[in-house]
Amino acid sequence: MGRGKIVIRRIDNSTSRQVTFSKRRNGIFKKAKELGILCDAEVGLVIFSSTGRLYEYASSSMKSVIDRYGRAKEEQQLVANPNSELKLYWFF
Amino acid sequence: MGRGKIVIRRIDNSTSRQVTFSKRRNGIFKKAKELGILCDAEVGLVIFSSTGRLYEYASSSMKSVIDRYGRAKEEQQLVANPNSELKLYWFF
DNA sequence: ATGGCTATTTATAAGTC
DNA sequence: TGACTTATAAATAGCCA
Repeated sequence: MGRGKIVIRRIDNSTSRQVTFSKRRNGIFKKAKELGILCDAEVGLVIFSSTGRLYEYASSSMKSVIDRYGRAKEEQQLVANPNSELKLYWFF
Repeated sequence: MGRGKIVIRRIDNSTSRQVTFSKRRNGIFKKAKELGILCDAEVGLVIFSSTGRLYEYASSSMKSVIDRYGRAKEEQQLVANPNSELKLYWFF
C-alpha cells in the first residue's frame, strides 16, 4: 500500500524498520478499535517493538481480556480432554 | 474500503455484523503477522466475537506474550512508583 | 450462513521539506 | 527526527448468475 509493493520479510535497515513499525502500529490499533466497535467484539492487542518497548490496546481492559482468555482456554482444554488437570493449558 | 463509506458504530443487523467481523478479523490477523515479520516485533492479538467465541494470534506464543506483558507492566509500575508493592498493577 | 466480485475507500511506501 | 504529501497497493462494503 504505497509507492511500491513490498515483500513481507524483516526490514534490514533499522531506520526504515522503525518508520514502518510506527506507521503500521497506528494502522493496526485503528483496525482493532474499529473491529471492537463495529462488531461488538472484545479485543486485546499487545505489541513489543524490536527495541523491546511495549504498546497495547484493549477495547475493555487488558486485565479483562487476559482473564477471559484464561477462562476460555481452560474451557477449551476441558472440552478437549475432560479428565485432565485444569490450568496451565492456555499457554499454547 | 468498499463500495460505500461506513461510519464506525456498532452494526445493528446481526448477519451483517457477523460478515464484517469475519472479513475484518482476517484482515487484522494478516496485519498482525506482517507487523511481526516486517518489524521484528512480538505481537499478541486476542479477539472475542460478540457471540463469545475466541480467536487469537501470537507471533511467538500467547504464553510468551502474556508473560512478557506482565513483566513489562511490573517494570513500568516500578519505575513510576519505586516503593509500591509489585504485582497486580498490570491490570489497568 | 458462505464464497466470489469489484468499485471504492483506506492504508501506507516512498518521497519531500 | 519528525511532519506532510501523494502515488499506489491493499482492504473491504455492498452486492450476487
